[in-house]
Amino acid sequence: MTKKDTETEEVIKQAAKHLFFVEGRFNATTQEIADAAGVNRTLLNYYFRSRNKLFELVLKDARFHFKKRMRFVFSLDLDFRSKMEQFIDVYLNEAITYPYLETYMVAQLNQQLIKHEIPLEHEVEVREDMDKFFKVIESEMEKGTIEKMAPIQFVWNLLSLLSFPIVMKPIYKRVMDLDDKAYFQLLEERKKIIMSMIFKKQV
Amino acid sequence: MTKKDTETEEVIKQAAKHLFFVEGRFNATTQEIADAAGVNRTLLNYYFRSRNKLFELVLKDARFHFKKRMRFVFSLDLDFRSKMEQFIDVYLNEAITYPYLETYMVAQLNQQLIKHEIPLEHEVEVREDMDKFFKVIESEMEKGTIEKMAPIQFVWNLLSLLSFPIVMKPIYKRVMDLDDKAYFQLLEERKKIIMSMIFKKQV
DNA sequence: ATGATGTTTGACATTTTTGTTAAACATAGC
DNA sequence: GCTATGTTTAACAAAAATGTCAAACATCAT
Repeated sequence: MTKKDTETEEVIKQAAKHLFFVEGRFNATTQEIADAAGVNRTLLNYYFRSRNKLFELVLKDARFHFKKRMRFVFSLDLDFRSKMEQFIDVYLNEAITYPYLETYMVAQLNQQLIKHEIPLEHEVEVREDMDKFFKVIESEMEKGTIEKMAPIQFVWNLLSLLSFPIVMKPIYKRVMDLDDKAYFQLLEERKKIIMSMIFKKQV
Repeated sequence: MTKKDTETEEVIKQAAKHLFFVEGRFNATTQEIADAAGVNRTLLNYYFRSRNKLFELVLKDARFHFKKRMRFVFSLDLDFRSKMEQFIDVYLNEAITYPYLETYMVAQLNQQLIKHEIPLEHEVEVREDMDKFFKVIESEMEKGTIEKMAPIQFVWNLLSLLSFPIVMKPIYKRVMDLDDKAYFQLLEERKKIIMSMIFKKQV
């Protein structure tokens, strides 16, 4: 295995990632991916056998990335409030670099579900992680730092407030006639707003 | 023009709509659409000339629908709070029947932007609508019913809290092992939660 | 019943996209 | 320099998807 080996393979994977998750071009052709990577199209077959295998690999990577992101919130030895602050920060930055990651995963999962190709895999693991997080949330609700509700509702609140403006970026940049800097500024402002929304208002 | 004319045309459009917006199959082939509509594939060409034209038409319809949905909030002669209540109700019901509508529109718009095929069209109109809504929001902020922030942030809060659980439905149904009824129940609960989140907490 | 009109169909042509293969190429070890 | 190894390329084959067309079909007015 020479140096070039992993290089080209990686270049292709990165190009695909960019097309899918940054540009949202979910049905990019092999030619488009090859062009974006600056390599011969047949190299996709050489390294990944088929278009599908490449797709699956990139998706698997994305899943792993996302899970890592989700787990980050637990890894820190901080009080709940600071953890949430950290999480929001990490999540927003990730989402800014890969705005279409979540949409892509949902689209993929959905199509697999329709075709009844049900990918179980780390399902159990995810559920365990979520249950753990639910426990934390419930204890915070007891403490009174956050409003009482079904834990999943809290998770949805948190993730939706973060994710929506990222996914909808092209629309809102356009309609509101903003440049990237202005948009980024709005997202910065947003961090505080989200914090104040998910925590109970101090009376 | 016989009865069958508009019938088949409509059947095809509905089938396409269903594939795109309900199942999330954004890159469905003409054959798949024809099968879903229960008609011969060539009829798509007969009625819509090309696959692309059909896509454009359905997207235009979707835009119109979405705009109507957005305008609904203004059409009622109610106080702000009740208007929001109505809006949430209508939006959630719409989103339940067409969960992929927004995602589809974003994906489409994004791809058009990348290819520099910039569809201006009713842009101005949308902006005017939004400005009007911004004015209302600002006046509510003055009154103190909602927290002070950039108006777009309020809009994002409202829409994200509504839209996310719909778009992510396949993932969460799966991970949390819920059936449609249970999921619907969570969405019902959600209406109140969203209301309490976007309005200032009574002290 | 006939013909005019619009609809539906299957056969075919074209285009687009993917996958394969053999030869050319590069490079490291001998 | 030569060979063994893995990499890259272009030419080709195969498959998938779209679009066209003429003939078959249905329906309605005359």
